[in-house]
Amino acid sequence: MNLENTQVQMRKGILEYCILHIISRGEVYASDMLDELTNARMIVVEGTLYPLLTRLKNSGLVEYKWVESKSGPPRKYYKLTDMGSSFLAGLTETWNELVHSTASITKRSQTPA
Amino acid sequence: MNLENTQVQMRKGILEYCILHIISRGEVYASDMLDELTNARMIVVEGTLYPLLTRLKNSGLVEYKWVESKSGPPRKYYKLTDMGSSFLAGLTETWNELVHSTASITKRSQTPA
DNA sequence: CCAAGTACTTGGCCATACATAGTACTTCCT
DNA sequence: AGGAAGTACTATGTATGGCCAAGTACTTGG
Repeated sequence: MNLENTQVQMRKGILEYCILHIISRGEVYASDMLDELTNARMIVVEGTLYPLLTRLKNSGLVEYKWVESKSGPPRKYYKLTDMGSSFLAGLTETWNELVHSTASITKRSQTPA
Repeated sequence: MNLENTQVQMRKGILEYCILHIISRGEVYASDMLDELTNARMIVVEGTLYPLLTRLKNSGLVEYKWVESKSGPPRKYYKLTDMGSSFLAGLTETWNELVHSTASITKRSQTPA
């Protein structure tokens, strides 16, 4: 039980939410997502992202099409399905509630009334 | 892959943060914590809380003393150790960063500049 | 003496994040 | 043409934590 590990645990589930959000803004492929996540200081590695995308695809939340690249192998460009959109809406609500609940606990003063 | 499950995954690690926060405000026992978490709409069940408290204790982040009760068996009253306090400080930073990172992804408009 | 309530414990299940290694395709350099 | 380097994706195994469900132990009241 150390800080680093807890950081990892805190990320669980949130990543899925962030990925869906990124995909919801337009068609992207894996490296695009990695860049954006890194920019937001949400560190993710390939070994986490690719399996997650596969899960999202198998669940019918996202779909992709192959697009040839001028530099390297073809890429999978992802976009949300209708199901993915409503799932994202549900996740957004869940996340907001969670943040709110956490705030209501952590913001309370040392000696509650 | 359903909403309920993702909700569970999102909770990971966050619970630990909330529990430590509650304990940091004064000596409490398990049912006190359950009440407070429930009030904050952070639903938790016994089977989650007790093992977590055991982990925190084994890691030296919290300690407890037995206190007899007038109605039922004795209770374990928990409080933070020094190590627990600094761990909580670290967790607070981690959580704030995570919320910030998530916000910077989700708040971005549909068509970034 | 047994039933009910309270407090805590334990074992097994599941899903995710990560490390690591591997495959396949393209381009560049010699 | 052939090999190295780079890019994109895949596969496998490990660890952790939340949850369900069943169980133990102590106290009080009929």
